Amino acid sequence: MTSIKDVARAAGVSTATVSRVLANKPYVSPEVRQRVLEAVERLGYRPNLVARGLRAQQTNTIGLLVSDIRNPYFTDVSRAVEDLAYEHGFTLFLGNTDENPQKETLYLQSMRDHNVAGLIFSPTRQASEHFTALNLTLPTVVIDRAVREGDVDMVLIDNVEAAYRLTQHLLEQGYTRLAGLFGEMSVTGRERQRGFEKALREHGLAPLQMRFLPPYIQTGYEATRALLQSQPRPDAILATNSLLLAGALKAIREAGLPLPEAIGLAGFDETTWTPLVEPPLTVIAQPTYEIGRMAMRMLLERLENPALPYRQVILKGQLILRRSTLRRTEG
Amino acid sequence: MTSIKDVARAAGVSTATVSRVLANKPYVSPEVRQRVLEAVERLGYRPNLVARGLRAQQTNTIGLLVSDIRNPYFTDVSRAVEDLAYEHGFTLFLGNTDENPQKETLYLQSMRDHNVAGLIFSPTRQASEHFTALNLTLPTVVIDRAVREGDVDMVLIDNVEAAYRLTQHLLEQGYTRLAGLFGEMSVTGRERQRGFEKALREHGLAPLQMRFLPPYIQTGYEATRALLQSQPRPDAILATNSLLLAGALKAIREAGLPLPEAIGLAGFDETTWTPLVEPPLTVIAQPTYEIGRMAMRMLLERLENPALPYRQVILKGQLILRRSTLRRTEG
DNA sequence: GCAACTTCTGTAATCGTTTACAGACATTAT
DNA sequence: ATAATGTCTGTAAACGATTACAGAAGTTGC
Repeated sequence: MTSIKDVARAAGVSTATVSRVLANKPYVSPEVRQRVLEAVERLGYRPNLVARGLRAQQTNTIGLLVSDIRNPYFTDVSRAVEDLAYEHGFTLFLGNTDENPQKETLYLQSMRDHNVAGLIFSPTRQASEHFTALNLTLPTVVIDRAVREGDVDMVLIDNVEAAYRLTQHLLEQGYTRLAGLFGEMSVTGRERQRGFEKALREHGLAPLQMRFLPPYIQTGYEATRALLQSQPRPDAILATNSLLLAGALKAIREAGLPLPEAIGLAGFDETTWTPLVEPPLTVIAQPTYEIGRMAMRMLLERLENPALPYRQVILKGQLILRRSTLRRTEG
Repeated sequence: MTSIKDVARAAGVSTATVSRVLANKPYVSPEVRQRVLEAVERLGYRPNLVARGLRAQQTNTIGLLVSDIRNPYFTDVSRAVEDLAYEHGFTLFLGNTDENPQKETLYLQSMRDHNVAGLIFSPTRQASEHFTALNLTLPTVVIDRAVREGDVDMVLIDNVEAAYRLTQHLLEQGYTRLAGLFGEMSVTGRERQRGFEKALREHGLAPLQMRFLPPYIQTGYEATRALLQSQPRPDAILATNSLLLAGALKAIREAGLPLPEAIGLAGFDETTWTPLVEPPLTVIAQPTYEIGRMAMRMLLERLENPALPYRQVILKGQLILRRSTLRRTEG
C-alpha cells in the first residue's frame, strides 16, 4: 500500500505538508498544494484510517449494539442509524446481544477496545437496571429501554402509556379475559406490563395470564398454544413485540379460532405483514426510523459538544386499529 | 486509558515482556508471567485494538456490504455472518449500498481504508458485471449474485433454476398469462428472469409482462396495480423478492381479486409473514442462515490460507407450495 | 574450564498518521 | 535599519502496540 511517505517523496515535500494539504489546513502555498494533490491522485493514495485513529486518539466509527437485528424494530432502527452515519462519514460496528448480559459485556468491551467514537445501545434488563456499573466512558445514546441511574442520552417511547392505550382499546371492545405476552429480558417488557395492568385495574379487572418470554416467534407460538388450552381461556391476547405477535397469530390460526370474534389479538410494532395478514392486526406502531435518526443525531451532537446536558427524548407510538380487535362497531 | 506501558511499569518489566505474556509466547518465567497478569488484572488493562491493528497490519474486523439490511434476506444473512464472526473474535462493519454503485464504491474504499481483514459482499449489477474493475485486493466472498469475471469465492443459489421451478409450478396449475416483477439493479433479477422465460418458452408461451423495479414494497404495489388494470390482465404474478411480493399482495387484495382463483401469486424468500397472510404464499425459500454461515466460513478459511483455490458454492432453494397458487388439486 | 546452547528479558525500531516546534523567508511597522 | 509579524515548510516526537535483535544468566557437554 502506498503511504503518506510515498506521496511526500513523489511531490518532493515532507509528510507534514502532505498531511496539511489533505486536512485542508492553512499555510500551504498554492503550487505545493497542487503538487501534492497531483501526487495523491497519481499514486491513488488513501489515508490509513487505523493509523489516523491511533494518532488522533479517535476514530470515525460508531458502535450499534442491539438485541437481535432480525427483530424488525431493530432492523429499521439500524437502517436509520446507518443512513445518518454514512452521511456524516462514520462507519458502523454492529453487534447482537441476544439479551445475554455476558455477550453484551463482551461487545461493550470490544467497542471500547476498537476505540469507537460513540455508541448506540439497547441494553439488556440487567444492564439498564445497573447502568452505572457498566462504567461506560463512551458517548452513548440508549434506545428502546429506559435506564434508571446514570447520565446518558435516551430515545424511547412511553411504553407504559402505549401498552395502556392498547389494553384500553381491547377493554373498550368488550374483551375481559386478557392475557399478555412480554419480553423476558428487557425493561421494555416490564414497562408494557405495567401499562397493561394499569388499564385492567382501572376497569376493575385483573390480568388473566402473563408470560415473560424470550423474543422468538416459536416462544410466542408455544405460549399462545398453552394459553388457548387453559381454562378459562383468554378472549384477547396482547403480544408486546412483533415476534411474539407472529407466534400468537400462528397459534390462534391453527386452533381455528375466528379473529376477532372468539379472540382478540393486538401487539407492538408495525411490520410489513401486520396489515397483510388475515385479519389485519391492531398494533402500536413505533416510529422506528425516527428513533434511529434521532439517536444518531443526538450522538453526533454529543460528539460535537460533550458538555451538552443529557437529554431524554420520548416519541409517541401510534395506535393503528385493525380488524383483529374490532368486534364491536366499525368494519 | 491505561496502556501497556502502565502495565509494564506496575509489574516492573518491559513492554516487550507484557506483550509476550499476553500473546502467550514462550520464554517467560512463571513468576514474571504471574506478576504481569496481576498487574493487568489490577489496572484493568485492555489492549488497544487500533494500535495493534496498525502494528500488525491487519485487524480483526470484517466488512459486510449488502444492498439493504431491511430486506429480510439480508437481515437473516447478516445475522448468520455476525454469529460466526462473533464466535471467531471478529467484529462486523455494516454498510448498505441501496444498489447504488457510487455508494458501493465509497463503502468498498472505506472498508479498505479501515483495513478490514475480509469482506462479504453483495455487489450491484454494475459491480458484478465488471468485478475485476473494482480491483478488490481484500479477501472477499460474494453472496447472492454471481460475478462473471474475476477470481473470488461465491455463495449463491441457482436463480435460473429456482425461477424456472416456480414458473413451472404456476404453469402446471393452469395459469397462462404470467407477469414477472424483477429486481432492477441486481444480476439476481436478470437470472430469475431467464428462468421465468425459459419455463414459459418450454410451454410455448411468452411472458405477458415483465417489470424491472427497485426493491421496495411501494414499487411492487404500484407495478401490480398497473398490471391489474392492463388488458389482457395477467392471471398469475411472480415477484422475485419479498418486498415486491408484499407490494403485489397488497395491490391484489385492494383490487378484491380472489387468490388463487382469479389470480395466482408466487415469489421469492420465506419470511415471517408468507405463511401467515391470507392466503399463505407459495415461495422459493432461500437458506439464508446457511448462506451467511457458509460465506463467513469460506472467508475465515481464506484468511487462514490465502492460497486456497476459489470456490463457488451453490445452495438449493426450496419450493414451498401454499394456497396462493393452488387452484387445481390440493386444498 | 570453555564452548555451545537454552532460557529469559530489555532496547529500540516499526506500523502510518498528526502536530508541536522551530526555522527560513517575506512583508510591514517603527 | 531593526523589530515584529505573517507565511510556508521541515524535523521529529508522539499515539500503543509488536517484534527483531542483543545480551545476561544458567545449563549441558566435552
